[in-house]
Amino acid sequence: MNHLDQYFKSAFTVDNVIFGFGEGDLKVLLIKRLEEPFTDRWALPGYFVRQDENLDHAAQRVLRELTGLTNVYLEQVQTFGATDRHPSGRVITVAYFSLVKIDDFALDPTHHMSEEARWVSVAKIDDLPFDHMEILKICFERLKRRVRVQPVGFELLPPKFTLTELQHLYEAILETGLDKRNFRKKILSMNLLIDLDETQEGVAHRPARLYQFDQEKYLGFLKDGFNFEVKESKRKERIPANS
Amino acid sequence: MNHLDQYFKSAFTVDNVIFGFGEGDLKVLLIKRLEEPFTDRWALPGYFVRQDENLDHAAQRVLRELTGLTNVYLEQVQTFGATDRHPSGRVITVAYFSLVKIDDFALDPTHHMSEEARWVSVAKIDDLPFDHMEILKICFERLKRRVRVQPVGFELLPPKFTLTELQHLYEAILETGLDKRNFRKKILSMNLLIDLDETQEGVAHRPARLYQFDQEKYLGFLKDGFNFEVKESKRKERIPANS
DNA sequence: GCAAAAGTGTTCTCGGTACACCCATGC
DNA sequence: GCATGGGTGTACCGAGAACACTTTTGC
Repeated sequence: MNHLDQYFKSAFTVDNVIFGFGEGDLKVLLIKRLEEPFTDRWALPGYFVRQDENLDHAAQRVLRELTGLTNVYLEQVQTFGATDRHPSGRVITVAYFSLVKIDDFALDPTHHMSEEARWVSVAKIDDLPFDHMEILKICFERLKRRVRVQPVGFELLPPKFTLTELQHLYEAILETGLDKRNFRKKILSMNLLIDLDETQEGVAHRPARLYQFDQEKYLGFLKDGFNFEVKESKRKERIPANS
Repeated sequence: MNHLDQYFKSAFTVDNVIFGFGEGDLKVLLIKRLEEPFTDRWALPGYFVRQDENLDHAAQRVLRELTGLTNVYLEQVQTFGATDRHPSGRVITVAYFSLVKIDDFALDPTHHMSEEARWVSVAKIDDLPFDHMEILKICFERLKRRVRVQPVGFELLPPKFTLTELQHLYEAILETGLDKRNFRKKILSMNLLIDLDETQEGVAHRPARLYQFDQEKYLGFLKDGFNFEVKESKRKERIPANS
């Protein structure tokens, strides 16, 4: 095995792209780096994979250690291996992505390795170290494709939500405006939502009905997929991406 | 950087899943291994990535060295990193996939590192070393999804082909039967094919018209995608998966 | 003339799209 | 009473799906 020794000199890392939705905006979780290189820069939460650790496990562990998030379903997206992507040597990274409800995770910066973790609007991120901008871009594209084919709201919205909130989520991900009536007709025709017969309180307009996802139907759609043919709404009824 | 030394002890490889279509069957390119472990077993063409080599480049090089195939467009699919997947140490592998015309590549076993390379029907493969069965499965699933969303025939069929050959390709990939009239209507309505005004010769039945792909339209569909809603044909007109 | 595959049209249904007005609440 | 977002219905169109018979060739 000695002629193979030359190959056993590389390292690999995992980088996590965690999407959340809040204040009408699609956000991603960033940390402030404590280590060289790029100390004190905001970056995707990622770190080295241990020798005896499977990739999926490493992604979970690293995310927990850097941000405090646990029990997050992480999905592998793509591997980035340009020779010059890491200044410390040959390091390839496996990118993972996930969708979470921001409210579920109180970020506790004292109990983990990064100085700080923060949700940042995807639209406002324009500078990240390493090749993290490219990783983010690829993951965002994956999310855009995903939203047309599988329900994603359950992961991103609170347990009870209004149809308008759900529509705003779709608009934020697809970066487009949708027709309100057609959106509602389509979503309701799937029988995916349960009408809770409750309404919002304390809003300065007609209160909206609250819905939750039908868990069983949801899992079915996750497995089999659907076709959410959403075309950008034409003419004047466009709803801006932020609410 | 010394505390990071523990991480720089891994190796990574690329494995290529090359699909071709011939004799009515979907096939994949395998090689006979010359090296430990699994010497003399048939496996996916893969090898170690060099320290100073980008992943995509490594996939190209390894494929060329093991099978003689050059100028193949390879697309990254997924990375496999179970700790026990390679007996020689921690080796993660990046899987690549490609679609080629079998006839374009005369496999020349004397000019490369593997003893032998061979096209094998996907349906007949049931035992491969390492985690290559899983890698093959994942790539086949990707191909199935791909065929519904982008044209794939151009890569897999000879320059001139009949509509029935194209239908058989779709049936082999989707593992289903399709309705002849609906398939033709759909394909022809895309304006993707050019009718060459030629016919087959020497066949013991009515000769079929020959078509080729419209290069320009094809690239457009590759870029923008389409929606090939093909539902399994019901009732008696089912065409078996092999022609 | 017979086997074998090529080729061809219509009807029905369903889902997507465009589009404008009234309703309930807080202040 | 006014500002703010919530909520609703219809007509049109296009694409998918089901389905059976005639045509052309080699032998």
